[in-house]
Amino acid sequence: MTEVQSGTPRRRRGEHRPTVADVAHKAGVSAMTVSRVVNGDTHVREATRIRVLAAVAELGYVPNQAARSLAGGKQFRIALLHSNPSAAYLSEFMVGALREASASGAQLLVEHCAENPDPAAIAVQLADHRIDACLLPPPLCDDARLIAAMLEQGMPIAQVATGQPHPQASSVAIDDEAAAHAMTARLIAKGHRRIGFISGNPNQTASALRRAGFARALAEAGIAADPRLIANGDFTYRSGLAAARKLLGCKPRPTAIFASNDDMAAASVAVAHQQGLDVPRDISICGFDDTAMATTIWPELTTIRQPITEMARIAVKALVKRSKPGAPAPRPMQLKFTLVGRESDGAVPPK
Amino acid sequence: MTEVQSGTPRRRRGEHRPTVADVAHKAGVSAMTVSRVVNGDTHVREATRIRVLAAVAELGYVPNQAARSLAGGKQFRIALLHSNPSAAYLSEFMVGALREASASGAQLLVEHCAENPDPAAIAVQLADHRIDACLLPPPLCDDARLIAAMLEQGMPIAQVATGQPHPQASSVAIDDEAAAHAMTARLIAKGHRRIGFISGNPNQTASALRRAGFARALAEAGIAADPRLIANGDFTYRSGLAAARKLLGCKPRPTAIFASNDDMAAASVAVAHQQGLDVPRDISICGFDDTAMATTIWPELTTIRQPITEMARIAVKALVKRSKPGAPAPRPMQLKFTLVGRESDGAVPPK
DNA sequence: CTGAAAGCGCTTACAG
DNA sequence: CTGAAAGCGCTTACAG
Repeated sequence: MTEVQSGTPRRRRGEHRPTVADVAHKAGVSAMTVSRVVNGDTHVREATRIRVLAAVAELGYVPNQAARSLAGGKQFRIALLHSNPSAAYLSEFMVGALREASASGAQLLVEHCAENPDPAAIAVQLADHRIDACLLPPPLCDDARLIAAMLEQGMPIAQVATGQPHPQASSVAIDDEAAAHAMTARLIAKGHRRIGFISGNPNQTASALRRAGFARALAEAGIAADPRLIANGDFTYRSGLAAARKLLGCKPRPTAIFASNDDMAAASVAVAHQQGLDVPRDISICGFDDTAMATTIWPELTTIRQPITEMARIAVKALVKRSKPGAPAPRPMQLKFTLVGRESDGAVPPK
Repeated sequence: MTEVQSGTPRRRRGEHRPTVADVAHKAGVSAMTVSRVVNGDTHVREATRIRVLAAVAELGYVPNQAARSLAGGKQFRIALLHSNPSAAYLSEFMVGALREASASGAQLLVEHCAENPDPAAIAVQLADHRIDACLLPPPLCDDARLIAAMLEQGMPIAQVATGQPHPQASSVAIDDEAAAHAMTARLIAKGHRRIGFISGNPNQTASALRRAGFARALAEAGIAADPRLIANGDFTYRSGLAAARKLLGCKPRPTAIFASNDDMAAASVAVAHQQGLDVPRDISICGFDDTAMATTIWPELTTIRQPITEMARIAVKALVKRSKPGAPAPRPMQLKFTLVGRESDGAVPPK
């Protein structure tokens, strides 16, 4: 047995793990009181709380989740419904969702579904799996038919990263408009005037918001909008390739491209390279999302980072909270984004 | 309430869910017998089993996992330890791990750790979180020091995708050597003789296996190994960029490049494009892993697919099984890979 | 602010 | 092959 340093007592696996009873005994209180302290109940005398906490630490007590949810009669099952698995996004999302689920004793089920799911089929699937609430990352967060059907059935849902929160759903998002505005303003501050924009999938509500932020920054800087500098994409790399080709074909050429996500920005970098352009010396290129793609390619992309893990965590928390009596009505929540400046953008090139 | 079609009875959330007692009553047996049937115990008369199963179906009974693990006294906690989060890999991995964990009533904890973790620190972390077993995806699956330390402590572990299974660990992998051999043979069959190879991170045991498979295929075809056609990479896109430049600088130029993973293959495509080469007309490029990168870029990559989700599922299953009395000794398991032919490779170009 | 009792839904010995 | 009883570790009313 390797000797390790820690304040927590070591014990071989298989040995008896401390229970509330052990803690109660050591602290000289009842099991109930231990439970109260552990669950953050406020109606406990401070001295008692301290004694219990000390016993918990000394014994290395960790609550048994199974007993907890059995006694609580909860056994809350949350489905993470996803289609179109942007694997990188999903992975960050799952880490956050799982963390909160395990902290609050809920069970997380990951269910894949069609890109354009049949609401009735989903309803069956959820009922068969005894799902109590649903987590909807993009693009499902924007599927109005699906959401209406679930809500009508009384299924609590949380939309993550939608631009259009449903009043009866919990939702967590960033301010996509403000983020796009910030990125565009950064480019303008670096001297760019001819900035190409690649829009995202029109079916996702965030797409319009990003475009609106771009347009507002331009307007605020007194730069006339040039429709030829807007290219339609759909968030795929392939659509980014076509859009970038269109943009780079304009005369005079734009000095910067702001793509609505990283995949399309990466495609723009590829097209620029094919045309013998150096990034960022000859042209600046920025993305959105800060997915793995942003740091995989070279140069690494300046982009907008959403706190995906945290957003998922909060969404799960909201769902769990709503399952308890006296829960407040669902409401939209907004988290801060970060503009991550890396190597793909720079000053406007001299004439 | 939307009307849905299904054999399972619908009920509003919050309503009483059927328990073993309900099933037992309906089937005219004891709760014990229901438990036996549900858990696949063989010592049950066939007629009884059928009756119980019918009751289960009719009531839409689903066992309560919390009660199950509480009664079973298990409450098995498995840590998925990961560093260097190749997000795409991790996401597929988590889906599989989570699926099996929830099916077998184990709890899955996702713990991030340093790229080159201090075994003692990890031991503390695991003990603090009351971890019963550990899941090690790459590159941690190849960290000999970490593995030795955990094993010494008596921690059951499962290595996924290692080229060098530890005799005391469970392990699940594909045959990396055979996969690389298959890919190389495919290229040879298409007429290629000058095939460049980009190796992976030398710290991962799979790297050497992939290279060995490449070499064997060459030897079997009677093609002399040319050391100038081997470039060292480390699995990053950036290293792929440098390796591809080196390879494409050879005279005569290789007609194909086989990179040890998709990121490096994607980098090779980028370099080829920069040099005005068409893929696959002028040069064939293949990857390994079938990550999101493979289908994101254009042309889509011909690559090797590992059943990552299934590998993770099996690894969890092995760990859970080993936690039960009378479990067999851990052993290495091997799953089938698939060669996925897409658009990045073709016939050797005419002279 | 604190506690004694009951019970959550299952499985594990122990019988027969 | 089948069942009655006890108990897993917690929390929830209900008291005081």
